[in-house]
Amino acid sequence: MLRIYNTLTGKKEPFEPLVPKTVRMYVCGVTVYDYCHIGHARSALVFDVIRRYLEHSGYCVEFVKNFTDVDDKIIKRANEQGVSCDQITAKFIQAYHDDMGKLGVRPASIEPKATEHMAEIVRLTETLIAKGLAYQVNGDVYFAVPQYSGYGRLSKRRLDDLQAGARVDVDERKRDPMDFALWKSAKPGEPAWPSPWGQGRPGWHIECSAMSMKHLGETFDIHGGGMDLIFPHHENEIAQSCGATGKEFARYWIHNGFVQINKEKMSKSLGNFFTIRDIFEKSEWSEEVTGEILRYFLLSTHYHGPLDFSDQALREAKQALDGFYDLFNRLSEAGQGSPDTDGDLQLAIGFAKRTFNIGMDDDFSTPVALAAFQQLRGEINTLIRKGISTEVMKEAREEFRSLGKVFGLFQLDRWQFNLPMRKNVGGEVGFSSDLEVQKMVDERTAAKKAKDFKRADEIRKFLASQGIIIEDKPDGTSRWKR
RNA sequence: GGCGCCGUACCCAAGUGGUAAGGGAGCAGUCUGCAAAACUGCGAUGCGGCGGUUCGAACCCGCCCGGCGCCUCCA
Repeated sequence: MLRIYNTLTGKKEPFEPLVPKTVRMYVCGVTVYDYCHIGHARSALVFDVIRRYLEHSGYCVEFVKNFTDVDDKIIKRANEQGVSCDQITAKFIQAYHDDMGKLGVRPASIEPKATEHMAEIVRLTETLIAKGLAYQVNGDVYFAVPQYSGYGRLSKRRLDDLQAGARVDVDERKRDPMDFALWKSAKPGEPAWPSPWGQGRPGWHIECSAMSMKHLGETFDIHGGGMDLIFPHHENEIAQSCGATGKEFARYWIHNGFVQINKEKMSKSLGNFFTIRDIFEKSEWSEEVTGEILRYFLLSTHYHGPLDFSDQALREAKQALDGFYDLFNRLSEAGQGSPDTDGDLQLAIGFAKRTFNIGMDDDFSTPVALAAFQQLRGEINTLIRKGISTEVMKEAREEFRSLGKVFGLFQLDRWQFNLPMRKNVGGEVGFSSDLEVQKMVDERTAAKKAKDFKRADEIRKFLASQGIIIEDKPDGTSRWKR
């Protein structure tokens, strides 16, 4: 039974979708005015894995993730660069898809844009005005927070507290300092759409209410995003949506923790961020391998907690993956088993599968699931020394592939992970032909057999300088990897 | 000031009432011509601190301390 920590209640709760076997989830995407950093990657990956696990558990998942493509920051960026907002958003939507593709994050079922939902946004705003929850001042429309009784339910804030601590300059047009814009009248040169209140554009929060309700219905199962969205964004979404429909909005609210640098939040304003493409560019590993390293790193901590980004953390993730792919390498070789050891391996696989599911059912505990993989790795290594049959070894490799699919891990073939892992420095092809390597490895095997250890060590040293590591097998032959 | 998240071994990190998972590093072994990989053994009488509830608490309650964050755009 899946249990999810729900920000709304502050508790872990059993998950029961509104419609059996179907999950409808909405996740706040990004504002497309710049490249994504590793913090965006975490959020995207976390919800991608949640979606995959729900599917793995037999649910049909309708997954909506939006692009905010009308916003102050976009306008500012467009003005700075002397281009249109459309050019900015098109560029960064493309960049988003590129980056997420490298990370192995699947596109959502629907990826709606705010600019394509103006009719819904206007209609929702009209409804709120009709219900007395919003008011018009000149060409602007504001949500009247004091008129909505449930305000603060998600972020656990009381209106009084908020006003006391408010450090925003108050807009005189607002009736209450907490009121927020549903519709902003257009200033000259800004993108604008027609509305009953004149030319203008939507406020930030209304688009998510409009788009989620359009694509998933007035009440749906899961709404997610980063923890910084709890207030005010999600609080405002609830006010708008529940205010308009009088119904429950999202039932389970999931929020992921931040990626930090030296215990500080990674953010644009602090300037301590690494973009996804920076990391891929700087990586000494191939794109596939770098993507997998990032996934392993990002999933090594529970989604709710903070996660410190560092070179060391990345190195540790790489090292962990090496352990798995080294095992897969061994599993691809021929083996000899006995009913005992083959049976033990089957048991170990079954145990790992159960642990994986127990972990993931407990609020998507990816670290527990990863630990299950690690434990299985150790058990298989032990059994390989005792001897297991080729068939069961293949089966074990397939189990890793199949369970790993939920995390997007362990999908690479031997040649992808173990061979072209290091990028060629300076465009030099270097010593990269498998045949050449194998020839030298064979020569070394012969030298070893002839007890010419000097020559054998020379060859190994040379190959090592080319980034190739040799592992001698008990039978006198050797396997190698890059 | 209000609210939230986090605080577990040298490092990373699970566990949320029944007596501290997992990984890395380190040390000592096995294997090896030497390596590499792999395997075996060793590590918190204690889970930020102090009280309380309980037969029993890292886990529940209260207070406190520390780190981070939200209350202005932010995954």
